[in-house]
Amino acid sequence: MQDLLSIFKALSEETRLRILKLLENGELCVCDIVAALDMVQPKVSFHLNALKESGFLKDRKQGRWIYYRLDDSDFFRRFLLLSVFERIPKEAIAEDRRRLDDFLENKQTKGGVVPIQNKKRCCGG
Amino acid sequence: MQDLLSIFKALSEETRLRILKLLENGELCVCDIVAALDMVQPKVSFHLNALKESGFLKDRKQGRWIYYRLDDSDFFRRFLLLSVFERIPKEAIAEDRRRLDDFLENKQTKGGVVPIQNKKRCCGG
DNA sequence: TAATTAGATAAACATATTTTGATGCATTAG
DNA sequence: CTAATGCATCAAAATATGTTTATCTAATTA
Repeated sequence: MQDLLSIFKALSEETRLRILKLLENGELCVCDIVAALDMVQPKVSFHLNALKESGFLKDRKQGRWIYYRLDDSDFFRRFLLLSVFERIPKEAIAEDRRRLDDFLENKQTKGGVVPIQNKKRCCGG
Repeated sequence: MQDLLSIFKALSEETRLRILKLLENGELCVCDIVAALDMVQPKVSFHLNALKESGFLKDRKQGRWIYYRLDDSDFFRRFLLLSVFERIPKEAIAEDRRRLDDFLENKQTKGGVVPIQNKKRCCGG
């Protein structure tokens, strides 16, 4: 019963659904998600941890980044995720997507003609 | 998104899962559920209302009783209910069941040789 | 009609969850 | 080696949820 409860609790928070929806297209590091959601990092980490603890996410460390991705090892959770994705319309997270794309694009530019004020940006410079 | 959230919120509380599981076998009035869960009535009403608001339950009034039953009009919710029932083992709510059966049995005895101290019992005497 | 009963609801209280701000620890870049 | 970066974690504050106690209404029965 506790396992079931933790599954539903994980899915009963808007920020967490937005994170899951962002990860629908593939793994992202914490700073990507922070940029996409436009939230402070500890807040995002808190929700990432909740999703991980309840078996919806896996993570992997690479260099100084930690990448999170959907954990599809459990059938029921996978089904729930599909249901969630299906029921969250694209428009609902259009802003998140846009901020993410902006951010990822800047990442590309690393080492290029990055203006000084960008040299301090995470994942960039 | 809010609709989806309210669905998962409804399912992320133990008392509510117990109520749903009790209703798996058919409708019950509030006092039945109060007896089964051995909780105070306003608490049970609070959770019944949450389940109703999120589309998992329907109610109907009959005399001075209000009967609650599962609302199977929505496919997704119905699927979730099946998943929940499947994942909550019988033993997990054995006590609830026992108290319910005791209570329903006493109801039968209404008007019979009910001892004086039972005449005030709800649904009974 | 008066007393009883089923159940909703509201206010006060208690607990749980989320958010923030600060700090610490790796890892990497300079 | 020293700075900076990415991220976890912790304590405090803020918010949301659940619980209790008291009260109210409608229906019912004596």
